[in-house]
Amino acid sequence: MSRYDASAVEPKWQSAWDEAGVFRAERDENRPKYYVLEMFPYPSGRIHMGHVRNYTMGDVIARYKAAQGFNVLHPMGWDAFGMPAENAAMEQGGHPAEWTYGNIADMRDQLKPMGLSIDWSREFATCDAEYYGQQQAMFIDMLDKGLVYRKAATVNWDPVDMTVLANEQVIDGKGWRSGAPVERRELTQWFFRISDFSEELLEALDGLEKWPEKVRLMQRNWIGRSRGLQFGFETVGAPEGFGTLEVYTTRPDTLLGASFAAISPDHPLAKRLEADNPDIAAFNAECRKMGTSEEALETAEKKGFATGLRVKHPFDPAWEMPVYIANFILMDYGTGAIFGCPAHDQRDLDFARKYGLDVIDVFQPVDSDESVDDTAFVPPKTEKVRYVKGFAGDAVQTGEDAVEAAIDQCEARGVGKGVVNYRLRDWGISRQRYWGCPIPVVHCETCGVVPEKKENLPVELPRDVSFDKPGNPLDRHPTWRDVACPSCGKPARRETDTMDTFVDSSWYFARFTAPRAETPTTMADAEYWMNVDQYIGGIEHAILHLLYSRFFARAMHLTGHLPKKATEPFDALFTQGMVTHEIYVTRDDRDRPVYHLPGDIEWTESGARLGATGEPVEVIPSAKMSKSKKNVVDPVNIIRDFGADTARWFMLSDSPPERDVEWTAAGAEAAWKHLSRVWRLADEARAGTAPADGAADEALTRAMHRTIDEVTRGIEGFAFNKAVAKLYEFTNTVAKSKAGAETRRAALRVLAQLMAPMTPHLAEDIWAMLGGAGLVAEAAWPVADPAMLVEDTVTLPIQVNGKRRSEIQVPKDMAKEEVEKRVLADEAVQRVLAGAAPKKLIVVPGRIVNVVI
RNA sequence: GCCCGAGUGGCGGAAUGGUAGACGCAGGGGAUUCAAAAUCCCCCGGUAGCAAUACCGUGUCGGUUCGAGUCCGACCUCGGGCACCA
Repeated sequence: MSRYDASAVEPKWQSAWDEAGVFRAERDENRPKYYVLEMFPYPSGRIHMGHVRNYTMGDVIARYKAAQGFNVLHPMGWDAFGMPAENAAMEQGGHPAEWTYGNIADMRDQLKPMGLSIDWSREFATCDAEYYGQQQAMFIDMLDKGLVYRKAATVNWDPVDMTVLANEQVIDGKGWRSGAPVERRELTQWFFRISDFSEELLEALDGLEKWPEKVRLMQRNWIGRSRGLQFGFETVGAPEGFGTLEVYTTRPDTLLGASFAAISPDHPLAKRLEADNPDIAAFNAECRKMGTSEEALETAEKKGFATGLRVKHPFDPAWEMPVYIANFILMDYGTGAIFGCPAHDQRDLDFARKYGLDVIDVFQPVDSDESVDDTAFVPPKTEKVRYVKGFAGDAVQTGEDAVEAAIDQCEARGVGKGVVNYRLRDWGISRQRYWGCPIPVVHCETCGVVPEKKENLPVELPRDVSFDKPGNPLDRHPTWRDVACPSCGKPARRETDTMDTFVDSSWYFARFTAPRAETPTTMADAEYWMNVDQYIGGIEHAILHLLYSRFFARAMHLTGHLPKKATEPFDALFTQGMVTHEIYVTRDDRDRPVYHLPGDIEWTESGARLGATGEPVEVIPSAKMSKSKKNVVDPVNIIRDFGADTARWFMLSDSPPERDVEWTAAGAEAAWKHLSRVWRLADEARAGTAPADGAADEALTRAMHRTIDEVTRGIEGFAFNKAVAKLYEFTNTVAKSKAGAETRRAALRVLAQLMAPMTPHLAEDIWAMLGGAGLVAEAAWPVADPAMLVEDTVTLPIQVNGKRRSEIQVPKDMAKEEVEKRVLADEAVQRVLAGAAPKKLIVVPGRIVNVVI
């Protein structure tokens, strides 16, 4: 008996697709298009199961839409700039470009055997000069439109390595290589004016109906629109020029509960004070030793320093409050200064208890007069509370109403004004690193900052650089910086900062529509292919990548690189869950974590050990697969042993696509067995050896139509695991069916079509075996006959007091009265009723009956 | 710390407010075989019972409802993000 041999079948059909050019996407104004895009990979060098899951899902959609007659664009590229390439160069020598292009070649070789329906002719890497040159051109256009500017911003500074560190490289406040305490340092950096678009980006979220609600909510919170009061405290004893201290508050209704004011260590007043006061200078210096991340600030112990200055309460000049410098105040949010109301903010309360400050109740629960003790009273703003120290509106009102009333009252009294504030900050894109897109500007002593001329683009990265010293190799390159000023022609210096890699990934989707164009995009192609109809990627990108891309699409529209309709570039978004795996860690001599690949681990009776040395390994369960943690599983082995279809089928089975899935080896075998079984069924059907009985034809045909319907709805709803379950069911039905040979063959041809988006190679093989015309990859999607989906009788479960006790079979459209009669006649119902009448009889037609006694 | 999710058999999971556990894995029993592999059939949440059946059961506690895994409130645990990882 012949057997299914994936290693022979898969390459055969891949060649057939290639020869037929099935996946080549060409603009055709007469056909409706469909653009499927998965988030492109970082070329780490090895594909992992997360990629397999991501690209399989996208491929299911792409192939399904193609079967429905759409002109599908399904491209692939590489998010190729970034730190790992430089780290590799530092650790192993070599050049980031070599490392990156080598990895891309390796990963392409690993990806191709998956049989994805990708138009490889559109492939590019963001580190190609052709790509980043176009990005530079757009940067210049955006600079021209005022979308880009420079300002000072803080970075993590490693004082030993004399280099800027990424947040990831700061571990417990210390540099990852040097171990030296990190300092915050100010540098002049390039920014995109994303915050000018705060309201626009917020409002447009409502229109993104095919995005997950949770992503829209996360973005909404990230943008963080708030309405509050901004006002100035009159200061007492402050240096000249600091007569008032501007603060912003979202809770002006608690103004009479204020007991202190606090400013950020980076506030101009704090900086002014440290000039004459060594204690303040020391405190500020201490604060600046924290990393720059919000997480580091928020989780650090809350500390304050009493400046000795005081501010006057705006309602009562006799009421003075102390001014603190506090390590948890962000200079980037509001005015960098707040007033504290300890009774109604837990952080303020902790602070007040620590420094012995007053705690003044402003409002209390409606039905209680309990004062705040160790827990701040912070009810939802929509809840009604009783104001005991209110100054505007009713005594009993919601926080929302009180805030509005307080703003009105303050404005009337001339104390500040109501303002709208956003949490969203401008997007800092300067990176003091080599392996990124050079920012195409020149610094001239005469002309200042001048954009490079477009005809000189791309500003290419020099190849002759070394990574033997920390810091930016562009800075110490002997000649690269030297350039003639594009404006006056005198000797000038190039900008040595490169762009954040988020810039690269903020427009690649647009470039795919015309990947070889000599402008960033072409209007005809962008008009036809945009928007991305279905975008698929990890939930970890819910905020930054997606928000930056939404901004960038707007900026590209304003600079003439995208049509208006593409300002929201992703029509539908699906966020897949992550593929997780255990992490294996040992510690180095400085107790820093060292991660190990699953393949390097051996399991012994005493636990996990390093295979090479026998060193015990700490196992951290179920964590996101990531390059840096090395907890990656190699799909190449799975594909080699079982074939791509098995890996694809397994990734679609069992776990819902939006949920995390922990990789287990056990399922691969099962998936392979199932695919072999399908193939065997087809082989038998071809030979006509299965037992046949024409009377069973209708049952199988009905099951077939039901399966078409269910699988179609499963794919449409991104419920691939359910579609897979239905395909399992149908396979069992076919296997057990006594239907005649022709009906079986028809059923299996439909099975091939339904499986084709998921296991395309197997599907082609059985399609050909059973006489399907042409390639199943080019066949039209089957359509269920609605008449075949209707059932004549239904099973009606009977509950007694909500518990299932019995069931009856009734015709589908039986009248309610007749159903009630049958229910009361039911043996089990009669038994519990024991002659009495039920209190209530609930009949939900076609679904259920509940007898209440 | 803040924002967003998720918790259902031994495991992955299914279930428009309407029969909890579809489908798959693992496990148990059987058929086939000289034997094995492969394949096929049956069983499979817990407790009690020969059985019919009864009771318990969807992270915890409370609520709404004829009826709650599903809705509401509080909590616990795990995961993602927090602006220089990508």
